[in-house]
Amino acid sequence: MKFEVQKKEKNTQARLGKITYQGKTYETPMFMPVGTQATVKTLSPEEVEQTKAGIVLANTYHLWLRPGDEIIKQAGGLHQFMNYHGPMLTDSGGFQVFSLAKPKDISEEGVTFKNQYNGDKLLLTPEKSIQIQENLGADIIMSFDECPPASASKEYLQKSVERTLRWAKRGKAVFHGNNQWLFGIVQGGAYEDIRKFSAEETVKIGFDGYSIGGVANDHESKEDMYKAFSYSTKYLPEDKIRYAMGIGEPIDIIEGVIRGIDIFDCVSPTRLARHGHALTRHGQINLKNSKYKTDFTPLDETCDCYACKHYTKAYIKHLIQAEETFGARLLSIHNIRFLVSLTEQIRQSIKEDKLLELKENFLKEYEGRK
RNA sequence: GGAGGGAUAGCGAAGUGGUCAAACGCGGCAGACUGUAAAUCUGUUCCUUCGGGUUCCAUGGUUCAAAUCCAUGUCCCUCCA
Repeated sequence: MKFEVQKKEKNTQARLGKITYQGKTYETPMFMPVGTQATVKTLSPEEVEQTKAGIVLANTYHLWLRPGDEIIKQAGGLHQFMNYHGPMLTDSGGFQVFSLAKPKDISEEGVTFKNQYNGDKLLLTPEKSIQIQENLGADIIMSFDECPPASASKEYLQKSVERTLRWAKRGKAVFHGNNQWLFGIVQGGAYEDIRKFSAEETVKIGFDGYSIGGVANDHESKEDMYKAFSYSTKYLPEDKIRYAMGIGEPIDIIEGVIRGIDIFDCVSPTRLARHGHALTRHGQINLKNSKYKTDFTPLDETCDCYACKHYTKAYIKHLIQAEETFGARLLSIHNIRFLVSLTEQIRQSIKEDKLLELKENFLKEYEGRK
């Protein structure tokens, strides 16, 4: 597996990159759909591939608890287990530190969780996280980090970043590096000095790529999110992948790319789909709204996805309202394809040094109708 | 022909004298969702010019006060002949 930057956009920090993996190449900027429990919810691997999404993300925490990383190892690894043969990335469980553990459960050793299925106390450590991810066998794995809320005090953020650095070192120390990449994670809220410190110290440890964490997790402002991007990428090496964790609103992807980010992942296209929403050129629409009852046009006239080629809003609305799973599936296909297609347009605009124009045109259409 | 039970908002169903414009569920109408404890959660759902107005099968009655008690009628259900 190899990454190289092919071109830098003239007017922004955007980069066009190329990942080479098992003889195939994948271009960045790229969007990754999320398959937490070894499946992109409602979709088969073939359907995921049809959206032209390059990488799929899975989760250490969830797969550790169920079915267990040892079982997945026995099955021949995550790719074999779920019959997905493209590149895969696993999160470290760091986000679950934020979403599941109470602050008091975080110690220097690791994080104590309550097993959500049976209530058992569990201790996830940086070493354990790496070991699980090695068993899962994803291509890119994450260091175990603490992901503090954006509302955390500056003092807390500084201490948290220092601990995340110690955890990153511990994780790297037990990492074998057999056909896997290990990424370090930059934290620090919207503070430039903390982001700088976090980025520089993480780079000193040395990783195959760098993630930007702690964004979009606490209703912080867009402005703060974009600061977090800028203050992180500014201090990261040019020749390594930068990954904005959990980011996936169309505008945030564009703003991220402008600030030098290469890959994004987000649950939103699949979650929105299950909740009846579609992303379209003209903004996000709620298929549950009665106005779509007799709308016999596709979700997005210009979209080339399976759902748009064969089905109407009225039909998909009916499926959603009738709680038929096919509706969530069609919307998931569409929403993922929409974001992947956005990254395709972004890459083209980087080639032409027209990213800012793309942003302007996209926003005009996307927010124009609101 | 005889005996009994029932009629409550779009539907189902609580409520058996005041705290009832009426619980709750469904349906309807909206909203939220960014490294998935999320096919979930939240709001709203008689009318209103937001002062109030008109409701619990219908009509009449009792009472300071009725969805709730009484009378009659209408319709529905169950059982017995």
